[in-house]
Amino acid sequence: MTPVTFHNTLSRQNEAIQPTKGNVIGMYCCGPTVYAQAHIGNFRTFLAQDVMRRTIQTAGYKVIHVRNLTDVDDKTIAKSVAEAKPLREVTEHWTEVFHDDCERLNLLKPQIEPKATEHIPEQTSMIESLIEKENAYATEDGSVYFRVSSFPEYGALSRVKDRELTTDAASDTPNDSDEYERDSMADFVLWKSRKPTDGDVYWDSPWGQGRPGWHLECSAMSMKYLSNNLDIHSGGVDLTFPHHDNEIAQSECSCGHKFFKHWIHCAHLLVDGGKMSKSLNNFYTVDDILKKGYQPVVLRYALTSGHYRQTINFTLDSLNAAQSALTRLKKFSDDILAATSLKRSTLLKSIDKGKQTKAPWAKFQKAWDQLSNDLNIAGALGAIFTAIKEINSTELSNEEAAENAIAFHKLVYALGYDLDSVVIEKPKIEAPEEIKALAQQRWEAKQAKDWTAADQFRAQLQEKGWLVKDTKDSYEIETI
RNA sequence: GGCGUGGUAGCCAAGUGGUAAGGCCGAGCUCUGCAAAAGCUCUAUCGCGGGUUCGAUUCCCGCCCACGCCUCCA
Repeated sequence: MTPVTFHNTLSRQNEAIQPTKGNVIGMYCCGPTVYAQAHIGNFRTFLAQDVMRRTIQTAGYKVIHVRNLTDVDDKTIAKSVAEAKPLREVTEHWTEVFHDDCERLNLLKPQIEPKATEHIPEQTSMIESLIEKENAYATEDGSVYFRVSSFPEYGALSRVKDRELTTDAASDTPNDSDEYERDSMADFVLWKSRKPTDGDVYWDSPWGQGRPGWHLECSAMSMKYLSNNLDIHSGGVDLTFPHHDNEIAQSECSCGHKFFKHWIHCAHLLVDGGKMSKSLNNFYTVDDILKKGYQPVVLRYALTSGHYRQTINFTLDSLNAAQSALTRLKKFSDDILAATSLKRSTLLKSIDKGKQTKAPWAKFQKAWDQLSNDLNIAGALGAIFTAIKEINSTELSNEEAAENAIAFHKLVYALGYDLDSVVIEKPKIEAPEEIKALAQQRWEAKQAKDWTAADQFRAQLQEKGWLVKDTKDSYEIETI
């Protein structure tokens, strides 16, 4: 096992991960709310978490990856009401869509993917223990709130102190005052009493019918599945406050000990320099990008090539850059594998099974150092391309070639780039008869070594938007 | 107002107290009749003004600009 460090939002410092138990790292990721297709900003975070997991595994640890599905909340309920469909039908549909997107982007499946609606007892019992310890209180309408003042360390993660004094922004909004009978503005809801707008979505509880508050599910489910491995908890920056601070408060109060050690937050994705929004027409789903003709692996590259703690500015241009860069990686992979007796798929499989963790990094040492140091993907890619150039201009022994091939593919695995799916050729488009005829005439002129005529035909084709590429003993035509 | 991030070549983007990785694009070269592909080579003094220092893009102060969270948004 080699050290892997990540920035910890709690300490604001880079810290090496340290398994609580054995060589297993527990990793909890806040997952999607399944009420619509996730956008590429959501996937930016899930991809960063995926590379994180792959990197930890590549270093030699086992990872238990838990990522929840929020299948009950205001948005999911609103959607089911709007479509007059049962909540479950709505959430199952969008869960499927989410899984399809994950697969296309080559995300490893979490071993556990718990749903909020399937963990109601865990959540209510956590609330009961909080009430018992006087960290929470029920209101007359049957809701339950967490008493923030009962947890002095509240806000340690976001470092937002005295939230009550800074709720100007919040108090500007009506804030659904019927619902808020809390003692303090800072208190947050653990259990929401049933309201007419909830339709038939409710569960019975000691406080009457209702449903759990959003922050609670992650606490209950992470404690259930990772109680012995409270190592890493991560999500998008926007979750730092209040979601994660709330999770810490309710979890530590209920279980009486520290919650997760390492908190990792991924910065947002910007599109064309600003926030994604439907009105600006820069709101993309994975489908939207693929429909433009890009391979999923290209999207993956574009969404992961910047540092995860840095906002990425996504542009269609960045996809073109990604396509070219991936082509070079694939070319190198093909070349170096050809120089060995290794096959890409079997090699990647053995890496996935952890069989290559001790293999030397050879020329890719620096790339690994970058990747394992707070997941500096941009730095790692730089080092990879530098190493490639170096290897290309050196005579390697068979042994060295094999070593470097393995090292390179360990990085490819960690980054999750499916090089097999990188399409180097432009998609073939059937040419109109007129074009085919011109191309054929050019070919004949070329065969007759009538270069002048051949060039004229080439020029004509070019004017019409077609390019002729000569191959060994034939030719191809494609659009420019 | 509070908490926080960033301003590095045409675009994207690492990084360091000692004169700046890498990718894309572009240009040149090699190879091909031409073209394409591929390979090689080339392209910045790091937002502005001060300060500390033998020396700062990197540390400190001020300013300008952009952006995020503080609303059940990844």
